[in-house]
Amino acid sequence: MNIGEASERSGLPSKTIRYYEDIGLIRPDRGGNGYRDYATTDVHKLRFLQRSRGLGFSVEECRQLLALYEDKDRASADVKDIAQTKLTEIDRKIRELTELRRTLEHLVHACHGNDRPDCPILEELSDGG
Amino acid sequence: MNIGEASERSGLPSKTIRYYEDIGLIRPDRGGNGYRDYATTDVHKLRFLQRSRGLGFSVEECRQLLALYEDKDRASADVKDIAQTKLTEIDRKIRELTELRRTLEHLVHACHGNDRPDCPILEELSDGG
DNA sequence: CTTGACCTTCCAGTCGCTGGAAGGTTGATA
DNA sequence: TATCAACCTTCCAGCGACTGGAAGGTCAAG
Repeated sequence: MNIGEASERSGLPSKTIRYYEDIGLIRPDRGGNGYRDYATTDVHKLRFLQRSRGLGFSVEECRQLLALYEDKDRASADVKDIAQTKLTEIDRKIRELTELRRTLEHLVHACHGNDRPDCPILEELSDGG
Repeated sequence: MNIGEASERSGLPSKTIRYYEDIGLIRPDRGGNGYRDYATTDVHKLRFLQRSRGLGFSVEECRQLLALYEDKDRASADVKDIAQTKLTEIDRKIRELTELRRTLEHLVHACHGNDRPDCPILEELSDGG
């Protein structure tokens, strides 16, 4: 199938699919007209990429996952390690964002939101805390 | 003072400070030797930038905040609007990450982590859920 | 007078795409 | 058969927010 259909079926934009080929994640066949020709297995890989990217894995991690995915003989403990590491990262991100949220909310509530120029948000930002 | 000291005092790398000058956020004087010469007010602005960036404001938002910061006559409601918008974004990010976290945790727990190649993480990623 | 730490500019790279230009191919319709 | 839109191709540039490095000027200490 052409890239357009592969795009529809995988949920990835054509541009992204070509980019994934550029960086060596997939290698579709080429037709006599020069068009890329995607097999069903390619679509599976693309969908795999779409989902794992959406789950927050970096492209490099996706490359590892894809290698594991393609080489069924490898240990699933590898995959678990990657996912576990990612889980820790996500926890950290959530913590930081929650902290930021708290600070910001405090600032928003403290700021009158009227026309007076003595805004606590700006004071806090410049004073350092 | 030279850029190194401004860097130390503001907590921003020299590279970043030059970059901020490139994009017009600050305009330090120049000494006869061509070196940048930062005043104390410049350091305040840099520190302001360092903090507001750290709080998740984009550089463009920081530019607005900096304008408000420098022009004390402007309404603090503007600042509140920016912060409020940012708050909504942060909430969305936290929601998405929490969702992702839940999915990943489920996957990690479902995957045995032993040497067997039938890893549920990979299956879920390729099947689509 | 040399050393080394600082400073300068400029160019390139990061990540993961995304947009656009310029042109070839295909399939349907008039 | 002409033509037209909708595909497809490659290549180049840009996003945000820096970061790294090369090549060279300046300054203070010993």
